[in-house]
Amino acid sequence: MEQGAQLELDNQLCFALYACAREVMKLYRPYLDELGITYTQYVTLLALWEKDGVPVKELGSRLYLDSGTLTPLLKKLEGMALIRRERDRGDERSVIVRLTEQGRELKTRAMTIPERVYCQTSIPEEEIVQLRDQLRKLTAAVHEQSCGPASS
Amino acid sequence: MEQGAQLELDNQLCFALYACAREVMKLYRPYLDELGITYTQYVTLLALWEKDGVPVKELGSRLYLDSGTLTPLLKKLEGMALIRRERDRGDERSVIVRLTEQGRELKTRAMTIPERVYCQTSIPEEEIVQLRDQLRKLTAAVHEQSCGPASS
DNA sequence: CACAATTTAATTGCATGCAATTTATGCCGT
DNA sequence: ACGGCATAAATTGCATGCAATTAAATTGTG
Repeated sequence: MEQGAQLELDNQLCFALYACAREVMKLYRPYLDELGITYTQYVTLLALWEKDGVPVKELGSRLYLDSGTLTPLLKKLEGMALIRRERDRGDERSVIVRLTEQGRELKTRAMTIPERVYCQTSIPEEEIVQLRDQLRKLTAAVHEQSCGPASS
Repeated sequence: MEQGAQLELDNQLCFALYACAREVMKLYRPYLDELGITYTQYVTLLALWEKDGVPVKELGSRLYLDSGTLTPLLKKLEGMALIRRERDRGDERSVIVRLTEQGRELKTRAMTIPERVYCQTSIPEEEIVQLRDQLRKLTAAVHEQSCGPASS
């Protein structure tokens, strides 16, 4: 690549990611507004619908978020009566996050969102799947870098 | 795809994007710390190094950011003496952003960052390029959706 | 020319993200 | 048992992002 071209915005993967992630998040807003939740709250609930009753720590490693982001977010979800937070009896350092009945019920309404968002785009499913898998691979590689090759 | 699988975190492109973008941004932090700037400030400077003397509006459409984000960010860069902000004489609604000598000089030090970050990952350049182009395509498609097919 | 509609930044309010620190709890070796 | 290290959340401080509103300037129209 010629001198300087590497610094160009459109040649940088990091900017493509940064811009794309935000644009895609914006697509979700109208659907999430119907449910009264934000995007981060949505992915947190996705994780909980998949596996309930997990410590904040585990939720964080699943979502790549730390307690600095999760604690206030989970308090908000608790305020909306979608989850409960309770200290782990076995290990008082941990806080276990559990869906309430309302939180579980919300899954039904959220069920149709991915399909509705997908229909808005004109991208073939095959490409979506390929892109998603490449991103997962990159995320894993990068995460390993910043956390040390020994980490899971 | 079977019932429910669509809601799983790891099947969702949006989450792959959300997680990957943040993890990649974290890779840049140590290098940007050397320059004393944040990631968003970095991409803003990238845009300016490529094309200087542009209105806030144009910078925003390039970066997919609005004045609510850019105004405070540009004031910070101005406080660091990396840019100047001045009203457009021809159209007093616009504010023109211009690099200072210091801002231009910073480009030299930033020059090596993409290469250094790239070397940290073990991903072949070919894959990086392909991923970047797919992301650009998706970003364009999604942006068109949210802004109306008539928009540029 | 007058005036309504548009356009551009700035401002406001709210919700993240994340580094760094603090607090509480568990663990481990002696 | 006990002192020191490790771990998990919570807290603090700062920098985004973005929707919604406001203020100023420009443009299009009759």
